[in-house]
Amino acid sequence: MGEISLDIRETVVRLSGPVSLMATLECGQAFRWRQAVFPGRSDLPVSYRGVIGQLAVVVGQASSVSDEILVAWDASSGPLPASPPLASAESLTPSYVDRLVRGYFSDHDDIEAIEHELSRSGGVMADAVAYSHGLRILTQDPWECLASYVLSLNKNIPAISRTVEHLAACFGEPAGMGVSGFPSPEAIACQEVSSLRQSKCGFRDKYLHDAAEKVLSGDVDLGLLKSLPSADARQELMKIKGVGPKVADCVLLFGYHKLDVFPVDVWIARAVSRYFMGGKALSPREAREFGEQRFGPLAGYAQEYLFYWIRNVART
DNA sequence: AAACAGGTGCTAA
DNA sequence: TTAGCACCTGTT
Repeated sequence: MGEISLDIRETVVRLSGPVSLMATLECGQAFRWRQAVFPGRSDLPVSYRGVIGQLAVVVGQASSVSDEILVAWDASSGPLPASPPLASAESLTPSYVDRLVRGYFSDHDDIEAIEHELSRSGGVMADAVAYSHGLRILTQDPWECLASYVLSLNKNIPAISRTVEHLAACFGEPAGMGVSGFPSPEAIACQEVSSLRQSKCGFRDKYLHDAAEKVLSGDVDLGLLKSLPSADARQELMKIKGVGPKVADCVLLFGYHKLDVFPVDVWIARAVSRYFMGGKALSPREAREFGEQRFGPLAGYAQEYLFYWIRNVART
């Protein structure tokens, strides 16, 4: 019967531009965020609990779009192997959390400029951008992102979330606030494939295991991908079983912040066909090439605005 | 109850 | 290059 020790601390992170936690955390790019009450601040509108890297946090904001994020975390949580690296458990300071949160929310993106540029042509993009005001493409941990999107194959978002949550609970390390971080490649690779299947992975068990093994062995060097052009990085990721163009592009966009990729799933294929091709059916490859060419270095943001729009507003 | 879900691997033209 | 099919498992 261990006593639970809690040392909840709080800080305010100021970003260089607007953020909407709702749009950013509910648009479907990350799988571990849930609505929650901010500790001691039930007056805040909407807050979310989740895990950034290997640190559990609650994030909130005073209005639906603002430049500031309130962050709470448990300073008594164990030593963290996270990046950015910690010198010791005592380094779990406000300035560390500030850096972690700003990196995760991609503080270097000029959101105002991106929104302005993509709205300029009017039409559906202007509507979609307005609807998603303050949405930020996150910069997630590449390995967690890779594993999560391998698990997404032929699943809906709630099912993906449950699987990711379950894997963290089974094989991850404590991240504070009673939850665990996403398990390392080592922790996955040392599991039997059958045990992964039992952990809600289904037929993706062998794919997840293959991803962990290739990352662990360096066969796919996740650190190297950062410096590769998107097309080359995509080919590298596709060496993993269960990683095709869609999964690879999601990892490049949400894990490596390569904003020139345009991941195409059924929803985006539908959106491109409907809004840009007069209803003409497109192959996924054609839709991807269209998006990359049309939106260039902002293709990733364009994709996310369209995705959030067509799923929540123009569903039929 | 049967189909569907943020795709991909495999095989065959 | 492209088409057709199977695939764990929880929802609708």
